[in-house]
Amino acid sequence: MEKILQIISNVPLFNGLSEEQLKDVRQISVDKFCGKGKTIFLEDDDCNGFYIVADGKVKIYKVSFEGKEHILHIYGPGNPFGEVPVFSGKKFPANAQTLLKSHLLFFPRTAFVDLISKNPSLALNMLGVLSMRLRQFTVQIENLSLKEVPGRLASYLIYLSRELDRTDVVTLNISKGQLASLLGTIPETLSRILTKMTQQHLIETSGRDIKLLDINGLEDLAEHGKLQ
Amino acid sequence: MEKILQIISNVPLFNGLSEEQLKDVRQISVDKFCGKGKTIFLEDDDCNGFYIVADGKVKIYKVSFEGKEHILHIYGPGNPFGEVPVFSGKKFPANAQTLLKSHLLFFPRTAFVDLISKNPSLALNMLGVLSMRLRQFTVQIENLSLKEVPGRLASYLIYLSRELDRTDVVTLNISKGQLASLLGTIPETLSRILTKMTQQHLIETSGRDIKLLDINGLEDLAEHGKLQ
DNA sequence: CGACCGCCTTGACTTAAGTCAAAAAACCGT
DNA sequence: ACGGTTTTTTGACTTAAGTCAAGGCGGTCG
Repeated sequence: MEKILQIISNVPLFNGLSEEQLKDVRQISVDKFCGKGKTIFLEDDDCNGFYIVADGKVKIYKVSFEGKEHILHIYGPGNPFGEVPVFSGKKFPANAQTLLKSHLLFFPRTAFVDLISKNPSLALNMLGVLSMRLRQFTVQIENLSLKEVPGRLASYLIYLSRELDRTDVVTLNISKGQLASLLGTIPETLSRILTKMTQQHLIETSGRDIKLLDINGLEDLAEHGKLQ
Repeated sequence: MEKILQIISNVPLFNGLSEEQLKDVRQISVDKFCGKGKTIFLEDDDCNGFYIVADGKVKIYKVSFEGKEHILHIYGPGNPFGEVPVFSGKKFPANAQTLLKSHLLFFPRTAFVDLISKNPSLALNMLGVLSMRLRQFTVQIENLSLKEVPGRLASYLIYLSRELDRTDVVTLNISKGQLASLLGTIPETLSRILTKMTQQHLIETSGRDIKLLDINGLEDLAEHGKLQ
């Protein structure tokens, strides 16, 4: 129990809540333990609550008619997901599946809405979370419609190096196939672009490690484009 | 003054608020009247508040390095915009410009945040608004990454006919060039696709009116693709 | 050790959609 | 109705990226 309270208190969504309030939050949460590759919900499922990743990794994705999959997000510890339809009252807009053995906290809809309407600061936190999501989506849409794949890849690499470790070597925590899907392309195209970028001495790859050799060049590519 | 209270009471965001609360909302709002083509804010401007369209039309858009413009949204009376950074505390993620002579209500950031933390139901309404936005973005990303332009156009036409009038004739309230931008393409491509769709007897166009001749065919196209 | 499986890469080919340029049509104010 | 601007359409061409198919590389498990 204590351990879970510990996890909850570290979730950004609950930042700044008092001990009391955190206990209330803990009160309504339900633990779910899932193996790897387990489907958590599917698009158009009724939403009766949302989740927070306590441990593990989850992908949020859509599938086209032909079965092509596009990953929208990959979430790790501390990230909430599935919170959108809690407030719009609709169904889930995408699918969710674990990528690793995961420990999730489930928050039933009605209990959480009650909680939020009693805790203004929780409401503001939640508004902040949704705003950040919207901001990320804005970037993603911009990338998809304004940039070609090399530009999107360059953006993503820079983003990774900034977020993860701030060094010039980033280690992908997902497979290249999944990265392709996250960038809105296919593995073959990604592979070719990685090769080209290596030829241009922008990066150096070895397995899942990518060394950024020329950050300026990559930034240039991310902003205004073309690869060679 | 009364007239503005009237407008505010019809904004979905403020649904279900008491007379008292609506007056509080009115209290903090500031009127802004803009001519056509006026820039309201630019990407990376500091956000000191958000807007609601009382009358007129506003586009939210991003511009690529080469100057190519991509429209993210077009908002009309009753729609709020620019509310994302109010809660994430960052800068505006995109540009906003009027498409018509417009009357806007501006809500200063701090006053609005105060208001929201005193009105749980306003907070919940706001959460609902942001959730709907996220939902729309999810669809937009899905469209951009999983579908080709004809599919996106078909989706949009069906959406229009459902939202606007539920008849089989939709009238675009924007130019075809703007529609192209909204669909993440360029006018030439859109024009060619409209021609093709007409040849296939899916639609019939005349100016800004588009008659949907074969809704099933369009739905098919929207879901799984290829034009001819 | 070696066969198998998943993941990644490479090659040849196709195609959707962008660019550039110019003509045609629609729109506007005087 | 007219000249001028803007929007839309059309054509010829280029290119990014997808498809299909084959091969390589690396781990793992009997």
